[in-house]
Amino acid sequence: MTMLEVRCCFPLFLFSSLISVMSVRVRIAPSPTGNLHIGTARTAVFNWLFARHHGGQFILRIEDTDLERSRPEFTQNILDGLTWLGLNWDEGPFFQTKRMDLYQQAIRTLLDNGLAYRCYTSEAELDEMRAAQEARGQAPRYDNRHRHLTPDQEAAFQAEGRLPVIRFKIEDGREIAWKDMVRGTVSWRGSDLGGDMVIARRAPADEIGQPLYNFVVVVDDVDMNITHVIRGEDHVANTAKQILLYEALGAAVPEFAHTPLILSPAGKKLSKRDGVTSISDFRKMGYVADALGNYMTLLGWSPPDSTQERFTLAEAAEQFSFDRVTKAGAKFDWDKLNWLNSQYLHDIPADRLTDLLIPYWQNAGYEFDPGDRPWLEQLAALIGASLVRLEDAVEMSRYLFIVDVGFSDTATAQLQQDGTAAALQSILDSLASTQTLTADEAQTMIKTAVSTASVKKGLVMRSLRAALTGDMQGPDLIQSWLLLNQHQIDQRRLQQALAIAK
RNA sequence: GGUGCCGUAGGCAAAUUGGUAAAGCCACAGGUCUUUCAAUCCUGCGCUUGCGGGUUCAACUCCCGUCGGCACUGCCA
Repeated sequence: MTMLEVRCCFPLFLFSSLISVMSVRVRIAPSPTGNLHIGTARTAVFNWLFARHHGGQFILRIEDTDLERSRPEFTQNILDGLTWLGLNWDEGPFFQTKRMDLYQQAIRTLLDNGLAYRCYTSEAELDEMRAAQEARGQAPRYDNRHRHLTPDQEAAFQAEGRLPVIRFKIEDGREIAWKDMVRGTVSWRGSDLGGDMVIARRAPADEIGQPLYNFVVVVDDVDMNITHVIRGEDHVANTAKQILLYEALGAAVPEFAHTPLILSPAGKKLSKRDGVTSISDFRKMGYVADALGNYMTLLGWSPPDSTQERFTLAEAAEQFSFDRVTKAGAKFDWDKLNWLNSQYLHDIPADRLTDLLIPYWQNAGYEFDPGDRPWLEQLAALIGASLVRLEDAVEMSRYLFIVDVGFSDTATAQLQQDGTAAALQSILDSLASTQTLTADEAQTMIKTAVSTASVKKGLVMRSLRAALTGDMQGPDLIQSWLLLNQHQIDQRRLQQALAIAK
């Protein structure tokens, strides 16, 4: 539309230069009826990538026209989530509830032009109508029964005390088609759109009721000069109706891109009932923003070099195009997300990792001095390579924070092996004359224990692990020992273990 | 029920756009390293593109049919 108009008004040579100057404007329009959902976030990612690729504007609009369910804390959650993911917006947030005048004005225009009308059909009548249609094996749809009410008929309904909704006329004979950036040409018949659509809720006949989503979206997108509407595939069916609205409003129709949905393992649209789906939950669990953004991008898009699995959003933006967006929905794969997250975690330097880990250790109730950086950073370095999520650090480092961890069954069994007592006693003896343990000293002590107790090294190592950590598996033993030694709990553990061994 | 969209190995996917298919990643299995688990590294594993026709010298790519999945079908967004 825009292009056609431009083409008509300007010489052709100007056209090509205009299009490069014409800025891309996209938006993410979440509804604050819940926390930022992974699906919404992924849509935001695609919008952001497209905007950044074209040097355009990424706009945030809060769709809070559902007064019943919208809540300010959800708005905050959405803002926080987008910020955390690094999806910075250029304009907004705009709130639809603050733009009511605009919508009402647009509705008045449609009413005045005869493109919309008041419908007095009651909900009970609507139910009855749909039931009858269903009984006849027909698709449920509004039968446009009040499209041509006379003033007398309207007055009569009003006298009955009926409150009207406002409906927008949809001609059955219309053919609506658009060229979707993901799906190619998509077309719809007006007759399959369910009859004249409600654009404003029930209200007294001399007023204009609460405007509805499908209408408000169009008014806003027109008002905000949105050039490309990028949203989930679940909105395809709305698009035909909205195109009709653009026309009625005399506005240029934007480009559309309907992205594939994120599916649950069962293959259904991912919903809150599928467990963890909100960005804030992923964050709490210890997924890092870069990994999550990377993964969301990979769900439906692949870089030109498709062997590349890891990239930042900025890198993706350079190469992003809808040509490489798949049409089919993608199942959410925890395994792959976990793998990606672990890759990012492995690359984080110990000092930064420590910063990230401290809140988790604190939340776990561990008592420690956050200022004890050398010890904490050694710990971070110790477990870093084994982390899948930051949250894993809680269990993984428990034995280093809790003074008395207790011994697992397998550890107890190990401690009761022949030779264990003698070996541990040897270690304890060596330790008595040592200040701060070094790795070399630890190795020497182990050798001494091997010869003193006349046992194999493996037994000493396993027994030492059992005694020091209370378990038979965990992070590197020597490093763990050094950390315990620095907090003076190694000898205490060895003594407790000895009590069991004897 | 109707309309629309989609369909490549268990999952995500690639295939210079009609020109040798299953590249790469996850998962899985085995091995390596190590005192253990994990990580790392190595190796292996999956096969003719849902199915059936058609067009063509040639089809994952185009056409028809069929099956299946999903989305929508609100005075929610």
